[in-house]
Amino acid sequence: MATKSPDAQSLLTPAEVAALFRVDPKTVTRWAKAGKLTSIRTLGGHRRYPEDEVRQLLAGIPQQRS
Amino acid sequence: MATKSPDAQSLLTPAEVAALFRVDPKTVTRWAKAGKLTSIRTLGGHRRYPEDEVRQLLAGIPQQRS
DNA sequence: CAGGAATAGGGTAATTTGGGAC
DNA sequence: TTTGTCCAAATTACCCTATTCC
Repeated sequence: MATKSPDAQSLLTPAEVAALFRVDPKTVTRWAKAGKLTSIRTLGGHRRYPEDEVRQLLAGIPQQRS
Repeated sequence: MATKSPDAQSLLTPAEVAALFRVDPKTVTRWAKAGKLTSIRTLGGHRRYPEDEVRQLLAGIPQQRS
């Protein structure tokens, strides 16, 4: 194939996010359920998390909190 | 160098769809087999996926709550 | 036609989901 | 209030070879 979209890797797996935050994948799932993390689901039901959002959270940027 | 049209991206290859969903190309094939994705087959048996459908799935999956 | 890269297919291991409880 | 771990089931990832695509 020739047409390669510039946007390739922008989603992270639960294990990736969990490793980044040093928590269990289960905890990441809870964050997604609580609406603290934007989650995109695969057709099989697994979640994928935007890398941009995770990076912001990792950097300590409060989203909208007093 | 493959001949690519400037604005004729109607079908995506398994690798493209896999990159968009951050999954394995094999997984995309399973989605097609399961009927979750509309698949167009080439004469040789390779699958091709409509970009419109893929993008809609990426952005508009019915959000499932616990 | 030849060649490199990608894809299909099957099978097995690893990960993820979901809920409830401590 | 939040996090980690238990369970069972489903989904996904990686291994291989042959075929197809450009």
